[in-house]
Amino acid sequence: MGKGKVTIKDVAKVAGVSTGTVSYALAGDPRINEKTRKLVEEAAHKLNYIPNEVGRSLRSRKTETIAFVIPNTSSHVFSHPYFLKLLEGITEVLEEYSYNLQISTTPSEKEEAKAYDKILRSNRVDGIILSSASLKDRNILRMVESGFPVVYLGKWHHEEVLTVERDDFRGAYEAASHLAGLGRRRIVHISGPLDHQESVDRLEGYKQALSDHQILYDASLVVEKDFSREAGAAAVEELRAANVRYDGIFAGNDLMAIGALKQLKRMNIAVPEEVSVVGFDDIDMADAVTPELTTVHQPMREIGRMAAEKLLAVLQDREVPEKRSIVSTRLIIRESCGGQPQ
Amino acid sequence: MGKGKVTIKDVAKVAGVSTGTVSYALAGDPRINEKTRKLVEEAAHKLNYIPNEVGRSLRSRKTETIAFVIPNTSSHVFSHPYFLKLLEGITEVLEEYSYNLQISTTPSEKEEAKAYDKILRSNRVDGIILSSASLKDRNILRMVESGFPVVYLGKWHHEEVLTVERDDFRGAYEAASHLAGLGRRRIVHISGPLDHQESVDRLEGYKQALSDHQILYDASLVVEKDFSREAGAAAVEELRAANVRYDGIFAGNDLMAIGALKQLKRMNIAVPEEVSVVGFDDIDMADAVTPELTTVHQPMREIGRMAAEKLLAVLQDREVPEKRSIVSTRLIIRESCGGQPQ
DNA sequence: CTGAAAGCGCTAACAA
DNA sequence: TTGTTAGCGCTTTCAG
Repeated sequence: MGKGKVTIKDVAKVAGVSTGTVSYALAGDPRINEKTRKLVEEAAHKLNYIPNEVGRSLRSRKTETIAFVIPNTSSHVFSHPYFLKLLEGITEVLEEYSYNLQISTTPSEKEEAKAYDKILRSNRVDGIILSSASLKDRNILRMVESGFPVVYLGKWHHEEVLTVERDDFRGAYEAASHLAGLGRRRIVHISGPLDHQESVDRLEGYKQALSDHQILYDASLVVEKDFSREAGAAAVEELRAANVRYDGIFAGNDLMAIGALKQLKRMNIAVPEEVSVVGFDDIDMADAVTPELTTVHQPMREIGRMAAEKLLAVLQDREVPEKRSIVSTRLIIRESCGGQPQ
Repeated sequence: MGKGKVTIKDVAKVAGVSTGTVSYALAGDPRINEKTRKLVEEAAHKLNYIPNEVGRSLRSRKTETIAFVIPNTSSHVFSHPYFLKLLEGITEVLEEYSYNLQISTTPSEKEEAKAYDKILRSNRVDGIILSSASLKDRNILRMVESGFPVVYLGKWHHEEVLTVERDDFRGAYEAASHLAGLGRRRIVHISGPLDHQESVDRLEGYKQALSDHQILYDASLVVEKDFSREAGAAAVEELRAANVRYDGIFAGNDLMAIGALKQLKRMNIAVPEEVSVVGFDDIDMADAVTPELTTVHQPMREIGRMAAEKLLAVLQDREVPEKRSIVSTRLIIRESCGGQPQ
């Protein structure tokens, strides 16, 4: 039996009905007589018939495929541990609905526009889940506003667009407050790239926490880095070189926190005795390091699930309960801070 | 401009040629006159024409999409850190060739057969990269032997099938030899599930290394686990409960090694002073833990690249240089063993 | 070198 | 309740 050789015509012939009837019967259309349906199903089963999805898509204008798009500008996302959790959540839901998943990374930045156009208009996918990107990225804007079904993973300043967001502000607020509550007064913030909304929000949460604890904001304690371990280590090194004194670090993500931890160890600075450290993300690595990292947990798998559910609701013309969904974070206290807040 | 509304007909009309000519012109067919080609290209550009891939696929019987299939039986792969590297390698190559990537996880085991059939015969993808699976999995067998273009990531006992393999035996051999070279004599092996070829090969490499170092194989030192951190910790705990004495651990992967490390720490057993530990994989976590983990590096990104290259060679009727590709591993010596071998 | 036209496999509108 | 048929958008023979 050659692959894909048996078509709807063959089934129709064997069942002694027309192709239209086969199509309806297999789709479970109520208009088809029970007996005929049985007949068709038997024929299909005997021939081991599997519909050609391409023919189906062309006619019905549906692919039952969605794309998970990772913008070039945030290509780092791709190598981040939490990306897997996101993917897990998405695939779980898609499996339930028998949808397919396509992964689209965009190539070089200059070809991005074309790449997006292609995704949107080549009719290969019905909708997309868009990973968060730089605020400067104009292509994202076009994508989101194209009218094509999109769920954006992050905050988007537009009424109509569907999003699943973390509460970055609140997460950061709690993290920094925790440090302040432990008596830390000179708290460094190693932020992610500030052209990313999440970084901005985390920085704001940090500032608010300081303010609420009567700590004066000191710009020399904030360093902007790129979310990598190396950057976290570099930040600590730079602070040393600049002779900055501090007793706490709130890092914009776990990788940077872990890099910082390592550098502190190299410099023989004791964590948490001399410096308390908090991260953000709660990746698997966070409780593998020594000391175990206190961090802000974000339910990435759940976010993936929600995004997929939301997108499918649109595609299947079901009610979308809320345009913006905001999932909350949770502070996980481990060893890198030294005890519960006072 | 509505999405995907402009078709080849529109372009033909504007350019004043037939649709066939447009098709050829845009494909760069040399039969088309230079002038006509220009004309068509201009029209296409002016209309912002993007071909409907579904129509194209139906006619040409090519989707320019490949699937990366993760079998249910090895669903753990999905949550493993190196999976991302694999994905990175694959997407890099696919981007070069403008191919699309579909991720297929198979649902519950009982529906696996049907799911595979669908992937193979619904004409949605041109070929697949198949992640390694249980040796017992009959569905994999069918898939590999179906004649559909498949690249299998692992060893496969069949002449015709294309594979990209690690040298698990040699990697394990070197790991265990390293321990033996450090004077370790009672070396535990925490193996992965033994219905996976890679686990079997690593076990064999371990045995060979023992034998070459005049160490008697002791079955009580081998425990079979499931590749997770928890399992690694559990293994160490079980050894304690059974009062087994040992001075080295070779774990079947890094996660188990890291789990073991943590449990040893809980039990106040010093690494590497009392027990030397080696892992396998060299995931990012390996050099984040304390002590940093000595492990066997496998170039997952390169493996992904090779698999994609190989599959594309088949799909594009190019020469496939070798059916089986075996990439070698490399022992990375860090802190968890205590020094260079004698 | 280009146009006309068949047809990939399927669905859905219309007829019967 | 079922059959007939047009046509989704494209590629690729076959003529010219």
